Amino acid sequence: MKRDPRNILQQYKLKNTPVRVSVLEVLLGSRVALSHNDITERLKGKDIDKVTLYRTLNSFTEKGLTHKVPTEDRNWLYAIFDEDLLRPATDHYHAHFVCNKCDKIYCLPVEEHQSMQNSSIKMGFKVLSSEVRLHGLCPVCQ
Amino acid sequence: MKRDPRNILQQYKLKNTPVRVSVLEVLLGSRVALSHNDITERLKGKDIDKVTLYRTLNSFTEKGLTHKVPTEDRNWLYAIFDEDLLRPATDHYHAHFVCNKCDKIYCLPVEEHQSMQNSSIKMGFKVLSSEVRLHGLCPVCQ
DNA sequence: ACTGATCTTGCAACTCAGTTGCATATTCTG
DNA sequence: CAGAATATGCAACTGAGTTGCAAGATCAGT
Repeated sequence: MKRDPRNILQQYKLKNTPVRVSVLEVLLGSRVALSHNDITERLKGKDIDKVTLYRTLNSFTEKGLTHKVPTEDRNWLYAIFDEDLLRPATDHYHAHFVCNKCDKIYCLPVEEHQSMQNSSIKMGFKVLSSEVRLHGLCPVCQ
Repeated sequence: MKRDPRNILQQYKLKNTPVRVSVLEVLLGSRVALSHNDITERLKGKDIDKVTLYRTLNSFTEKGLTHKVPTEDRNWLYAIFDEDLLRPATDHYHAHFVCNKCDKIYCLPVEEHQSMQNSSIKMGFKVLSSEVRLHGLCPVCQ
């Protein structure tokens, strides 16, 4: 019940429209973060306007439903923040794994890396949040 | 002597041209990573072509002189990788601190965060490199 | 120091992701 | 079910970054 697109949209105060349901289904169905392009591909036949898709993804992100990840090559990837939809996307600690071979981005659970932050604090920086990006080979590609 | 632009260019097998010297001086003179735009600003009067600047920065990065940082808002920032020019920019472990107030990006020394990587390896990911981004308030802004 | 191969520069024209404005359609609250 | 609020689709635009090309600068070898 929890993962029903319509419920989720309502939960995040987003109007329930066919486009949003389709996009959300695609995102829910993917283990990895998807680009605007990826989503368009997976919605071939539904013929969703590119502007609408941008706006949809931005609405999702604004409301905290999805997480917008900047990539090395200046693209945005979007992913449902938490598989269980329990934690909001405003959480402070993120980690992403970028596969060098297939370029897919995986969201990983991250424990805080206290030592990193401590040394920054010593240098006069006040750390409020952090993002960790790991590069390498994903389980599929190695 | 070490920080003389001409010497540095030579050291990195880059041809010594007026444009490159100017750009390098700007980068050397900045404690923070600069965007194409920032650099253009600081070179007002020298009237450097935007394409040339892009190509210059890319050459620098290819040769390992500078470090190209993708920002939240889809810009690139460029910074001399190491203040002492001792370590090449091809090093695998990077950390950046992004100030929430002034939006400046600082390069920070980073010790490896082994626990992070270990847990990824357990999950089937092979970690080859990593990037850490910390957000918060820099010494100037707090 | 001069020559020539090689790399750099500057300009114009282009590409492409993403945005804006606006008119129309849809949602959902009362 | 009516009406305000929001979403959609289209066309035209924006702006960072790229490409092609001709002219200019660099530097190694003589």
